[in-house]
Amino acid sequence: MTLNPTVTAQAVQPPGRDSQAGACASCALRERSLFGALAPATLLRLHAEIARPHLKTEGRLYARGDPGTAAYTVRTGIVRLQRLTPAGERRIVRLAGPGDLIGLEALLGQPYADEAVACTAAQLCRLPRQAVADLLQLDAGLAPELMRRWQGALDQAAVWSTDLACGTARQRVLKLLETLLCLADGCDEIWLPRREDMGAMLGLTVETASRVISRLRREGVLRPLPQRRAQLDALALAAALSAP
Amino acid sequence: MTLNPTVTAQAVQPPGRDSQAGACASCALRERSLFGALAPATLLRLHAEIARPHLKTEGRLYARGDPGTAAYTVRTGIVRLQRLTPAGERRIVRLAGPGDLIGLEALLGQPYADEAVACTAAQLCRLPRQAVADLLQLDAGLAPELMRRWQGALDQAAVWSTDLACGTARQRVLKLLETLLCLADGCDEIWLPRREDMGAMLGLTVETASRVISRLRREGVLRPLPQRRAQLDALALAAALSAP
DNA sequence: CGAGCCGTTGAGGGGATTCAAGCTCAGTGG
DNA sequence: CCACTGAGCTTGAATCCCCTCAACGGCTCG
Repeated sequence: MTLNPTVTAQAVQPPGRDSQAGACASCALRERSLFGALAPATLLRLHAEIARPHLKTEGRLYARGDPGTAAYTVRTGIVRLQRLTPAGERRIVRLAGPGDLIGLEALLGQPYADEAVACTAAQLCRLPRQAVADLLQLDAGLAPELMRRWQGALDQAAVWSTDLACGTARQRVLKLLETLLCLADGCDEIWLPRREDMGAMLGLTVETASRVISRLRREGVLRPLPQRRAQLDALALAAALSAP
Repeated sequence: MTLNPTVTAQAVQPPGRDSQAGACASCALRERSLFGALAPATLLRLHAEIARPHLKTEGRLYARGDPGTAAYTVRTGIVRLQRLTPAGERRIVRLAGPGDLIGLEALLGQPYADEAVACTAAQLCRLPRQAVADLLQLDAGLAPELMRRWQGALDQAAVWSTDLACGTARQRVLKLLETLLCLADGCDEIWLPRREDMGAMLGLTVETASRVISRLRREGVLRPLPQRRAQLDALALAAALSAP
């Protein structure tokens, strides 16, 4: 089974106008970003090397096994990391939202461990391996920050397996909605995955995911909107989560 | 629910005779260990600071939330990392065997994210946060090696969730046995977890784990031995894994 | 010897899967 | 314009796997 076969080529674009316009120093994400702690001078130097590719919905950033040339910071949108189970089924291992760093293994010269695909339209920062290696020499503060990112991903993986892989289908879907609400900063409108994607995240079948979502819709927890979006009733969600 | 409530105090022992006798340079694990790439001189310096605590079966190394004072290398035995699900159930997130590094978050000054408990008797190397920090200044080769460890743990977490969290109870148990066979280097004798631990690893109940193991015993895949050990028929295991 | 833990096995019920059919909706081309 | 198509979502019915509840035996240990 091949996944998103032909999108890779157009996915990564050369740095455009906007990458010149806004420096990393003024990036809205700077506080949450990898380089938030760097000195302004090094930031400027870095900025020249950073491309800011865009991804369309379902566009693939890289495939598992691709030579790892760069890590990426997600600036906007949601990117999923997925791989195949031994049985040949797709399994989504992680969701990355704004501020998250993906493809860290590339910084070690390793091939990508997962396939990265955009769930929504997404804007990224591309951090070439060599540029990061150079920065590591210049600024001693970067290495610990990088390690913190690794630890964060590790911790998120543990939470994923304790929260989203346990309990009934209803509980898992509710937990997922909670997660998606965190990824959609601000309002109560979230990205609502395709049922098949929900299944791949939660270890459920398409039909089960559909049944649960339909029931939540009837209960008023959820209101599907066009374009794979949905409006969440945060209170009803919390109530459903606390109820057995 | 409290887990292994009172074992912590005796778990970590001061460096004993054997920590003086064998230097890190002659450690059997050196190739696989964190410091394998270090220069002999730095190794000597490091060695003075490293304690080598022992853990008895079911002895706790640290609890979730404890201030992270040191990371640990597992020299012998198997250590499990577990945490509680939101529903209050225990979930085993990872197994660490010889050569594995656990408690990495301590190196960042963070509290431990999981509870670490010995599945079998275990020997460890204790790597104090400060000692590692000092070494990071001295040897530039250590930082990437450390990052590789983080990446390895992350990758293992992904494999765990794709391999051990999918499929029928039988398939999951078989995958677990395969994993345990890798952790028991050499012979065909493995550590066979308590049924409740199997459940906590695979997301199954005690009874289901027991039923599956009993059937595998009747089929000749497995032969339980005293002291929570078992003899595996590697061929039969492989056959059972490849069969649907 | 009783208490407690662990493993095993059985019976019953429930939740998820499987198989199947029908639905909406967007895109296509006659 | 509209049938045609295919992808995705929904729903139903039957099945199956796992969970729950329960009972029992082996074993260690106080």
